[in-house]
Amino acid sequence: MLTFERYEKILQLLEDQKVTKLADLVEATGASESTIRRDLTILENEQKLKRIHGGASLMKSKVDEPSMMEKQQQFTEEKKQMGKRAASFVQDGDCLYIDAGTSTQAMIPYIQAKDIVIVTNGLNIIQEALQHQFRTYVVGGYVKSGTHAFIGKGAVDSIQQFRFDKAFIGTNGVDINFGFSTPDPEEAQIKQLAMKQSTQSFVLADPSKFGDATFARVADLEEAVLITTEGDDREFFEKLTNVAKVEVVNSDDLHSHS
Amino acid sequence: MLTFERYEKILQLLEDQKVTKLADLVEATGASESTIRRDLTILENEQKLKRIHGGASLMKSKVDEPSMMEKQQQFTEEKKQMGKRAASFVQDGDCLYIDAGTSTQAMIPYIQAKDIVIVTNGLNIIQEALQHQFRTYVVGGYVKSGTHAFIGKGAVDSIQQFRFDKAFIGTNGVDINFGFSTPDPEEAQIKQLAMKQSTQSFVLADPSKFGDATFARVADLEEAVLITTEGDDREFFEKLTNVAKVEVVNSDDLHSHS
DNA sequence: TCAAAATCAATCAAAAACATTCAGAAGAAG
DNA sequence: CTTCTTCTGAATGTTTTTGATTGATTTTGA
Repeated sequence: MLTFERYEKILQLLEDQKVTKLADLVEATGASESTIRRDLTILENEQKLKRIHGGASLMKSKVDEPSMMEKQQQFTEEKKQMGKRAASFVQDGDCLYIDAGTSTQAMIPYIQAKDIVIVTNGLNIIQEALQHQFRTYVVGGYVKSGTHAFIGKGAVDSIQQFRFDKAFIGTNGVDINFGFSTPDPEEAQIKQLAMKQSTQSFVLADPSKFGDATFARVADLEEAVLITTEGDDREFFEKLTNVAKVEVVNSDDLHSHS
Repeated sequence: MLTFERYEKILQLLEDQKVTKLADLVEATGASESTIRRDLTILENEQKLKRIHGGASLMKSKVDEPSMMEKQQQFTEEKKQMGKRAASFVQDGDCLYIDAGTSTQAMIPYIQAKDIVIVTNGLNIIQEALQHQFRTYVVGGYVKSGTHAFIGKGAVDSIQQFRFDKAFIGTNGVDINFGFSTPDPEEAQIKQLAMKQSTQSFVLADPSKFGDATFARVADLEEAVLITTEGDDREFFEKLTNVAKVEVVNSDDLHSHS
């Protein structure tokens, strides 16, 4: 039986039963226990199923949310990998601030840690967090059209009520001198404050943002860990790694499956 | 039997019976007493149930709260008409509080007034308001799974920063003596506060809510204008109109389609 | 109020499930 | 045909889950 056929069979059995024991899968496919385990790990990484002790279950999102959200926005592979890396920093019991935006949204499905709390100012983050059944708090404020971020006095007041272990921030510009920046000063203010309230900060930015200095500065490069991918401009990237703490999603990760 | 399946079974038994003895769960699952105890502590941590001496009971809030998804379907004609009526009270320049829930959501497409501001604690309301390009503010707070309403201290703090011209509130129970009520005390608190901060209040409730007194009281019948449809129970309806200010969507409206 | 009965939390050893490693098999590339 | 890579299954030691036992706590009923 081909590897790919096995994947199909596993997923099909799951569709039918919602939960499946490892032993059942071994019997159904004729493969060994080790192989099935490997398959499950891979399929879980691709968000096709959720592993549970003793077997696997359908993704929660598929159980109670019929695929609407799913195709609403497909993340690029790049974003997924950045998200996965970001999620790997989350530990059990953490209180997280997750900034509005799609980059940050992409990390949520990959968060494995238990007992975490998410605070956010993003409509999309709320939805994603709900789908994955995280304990979620939202800051108040004006709902900005376009980005659907909550900003303004209400947001500021809310964030000041919290302290975070880790803040995950999106950005529009990464410049060696000007640091992280974003076009809207109001949004910049929120990001700044969230980082200030957080013990540790992470900025997610793909290489298309490199070298851009947009209107409102958010923070210096030293103030956060930058999660990104390598990109084309090796020269800029060199300079970057000298100044900022950079977490690179390397090409191996990028080209592995899916 | 898999751990996950056991959880499902426990929750399902609870759905059926509202309270369950430990011994029953042991028998139903075939697991040991210790294991069931452990399961219960875990499920309680996840807010799925409440432990009681000798067993477990449903969370109060879940007692009769239909999940968001079930309600989410297309608006009924009834709801649309109630929404249209509610919207007719909105005037140019109003500051509105619009409560979480589908009844209130249904009014948004019908709002004609210009320069209005919407404040809400409902995820669905934000989305609908954005679609119709209204100036929207959101209160902070804990995101309640199920209804997707924002509640708790954050929400209270936020609402206290505002004054509204009109508040539109949803409810689960309309009882002659007990007034308006809803199953979750935390949600009731928010509704109460919003009404207090508002010059005028409207409650939207279809006749299926008539005669129900759920766990937490929101307000007396006199404190708001009730927007509803006639329904079957003429007798109850008579009594209602004696006590409350009622706006009835009459049958003509109902049958003249949107 | 008190003591017996029931229920509970905490602990521990056995069992089940797990990740990891390694050597061999199957395929692909040269 | 050989070499290299990828995939597989068995063996290893580790982690998680489980059920029994203990003593503490709560409820019951007199």
